[in-house]
Amino acid sequence: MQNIVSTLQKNPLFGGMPSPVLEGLARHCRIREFERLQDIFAMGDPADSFFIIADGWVKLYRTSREGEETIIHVFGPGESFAEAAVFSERNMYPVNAQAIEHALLVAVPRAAILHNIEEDSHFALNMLGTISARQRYLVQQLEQVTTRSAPQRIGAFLLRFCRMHPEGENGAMVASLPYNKSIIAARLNIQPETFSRALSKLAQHGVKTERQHIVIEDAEALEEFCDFSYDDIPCR
Amino acid sequence: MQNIVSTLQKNPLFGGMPSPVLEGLARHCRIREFERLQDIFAMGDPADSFFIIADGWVKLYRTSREGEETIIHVFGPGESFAEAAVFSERNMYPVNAQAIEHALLVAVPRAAILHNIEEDSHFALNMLGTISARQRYLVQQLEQVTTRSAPQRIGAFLLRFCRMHPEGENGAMVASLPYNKSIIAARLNIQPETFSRALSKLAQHGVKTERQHIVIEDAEALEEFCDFSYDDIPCR
DNA sequence: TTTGTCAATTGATCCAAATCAACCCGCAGG
DNA sequence: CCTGCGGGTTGATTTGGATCAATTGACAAA
Repeated sequence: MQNIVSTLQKNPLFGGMPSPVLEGLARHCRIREFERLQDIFAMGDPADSFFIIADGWVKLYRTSREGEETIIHVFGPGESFAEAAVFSERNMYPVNAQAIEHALLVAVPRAAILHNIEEDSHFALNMLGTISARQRYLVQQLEQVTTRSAPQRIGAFLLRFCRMHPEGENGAMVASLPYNKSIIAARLNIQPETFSRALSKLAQHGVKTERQHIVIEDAEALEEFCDFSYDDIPCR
Repeated sequence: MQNIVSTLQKNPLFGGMPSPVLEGLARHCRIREFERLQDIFAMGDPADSFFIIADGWVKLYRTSREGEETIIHVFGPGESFAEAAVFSERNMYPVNAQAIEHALLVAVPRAAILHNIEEDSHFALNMLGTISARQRYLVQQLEQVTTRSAPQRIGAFLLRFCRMHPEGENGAMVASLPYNKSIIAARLNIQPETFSRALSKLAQHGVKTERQHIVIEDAEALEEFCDFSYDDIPCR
């Protein structure tokens, strides 16, 4: 129970809310646990909750008629997903969700949200802001998929990832990837083979990778190469 | 003034609102007129309003450092755009907007919206629903860009366009394009040359085009070819 | 240690679309 | 009438990334 409150608090949606409100909200939430590769929901399922990640990693994806999989996004600890589904008139999830590593989620039911929105307009504004941020992220993704090369997109991804999950010593940026490279590849709409080759190319731009560990020796140079702008916004 | 109210009414955001509320809102709106190719706002401009299109056509786009242009979306009569910008903490437009044909817009200032959200939770929900719908559209775009071929994407676009702007005689679907083909091409992230070639291919699937006029002889067959699903959602 | 499995790499080939280039057509202005 | 121009089409060539195929490496179970 206290866990739920602290998870909610870590999410920007509920960041500024007073404790009593959060506790009220938490009473309506459920904790749900998923194994690696376990489905969380499927496209078309009735959507009565959205989720906040207490721990673990989750992918949203779609499959085309021929069975090809497009990864929309990968979410990590502290992030929320599928809020949008809760507000659609259709009340269905428009994508699939699966745990890519063992995951601990807090499910926030629609009813609780609706109640809060009615009570507190500040809450509604927060919600709108968060969803808008995600929308900007999607717009940017769309732009990058078409205008940037594979190595550039990977570079931009690594820069963003290092910013969000820093393991900074000093000077060089360092991070370790919590999931498979093939997941990253899919998330960037790149084939694993191309991904591998692109990584080697990036070595010339000061990106060293060893197993799960990545080191960016010269962030400036990489930003230059990737056409990475500071207003490239992480999703949240 | 009465014009503003009727424009607001045509937009799903304000569809169900009682007249007095709409009139109150309208008092804070301004009508703005733009010539063909005139800029509406640029990326980074302070965002204090979003827009509803009374008449005309508008494109949202981004430019990369090298000057390449990605069209995010093209909006037509009755549609609203840039709502999300109003809620970002940055208060800046994250994209550029330009009138691609003479356009008449209603500018809805942030303050008016905030006021309404505080007053009426139903309004907030509407807003959340609309933004969510647009988000689903973006997700779908992202999917299509990577998994579908150029002819398939064009076919899907035409089907959607005919649905939204029907000039239906009977049987065959008919529509006329209110703007350049190169705009459509850019919107689908396709080069004009490729677009042209793809259109000829579509002729084999029952799509005849002559100048600005398009005729879809067999919608079913085209849907099949495009992998077009009924829940492919127009943006609104 | 051996074996099986899965992720990652490397090589060879193929293809859709981009690019470069030329040309056509409808149309407005002189 | 010619001229210029922008939008559109068609042709030839290039290319980035996908695809197919084989190999390596890491790790866990037997």
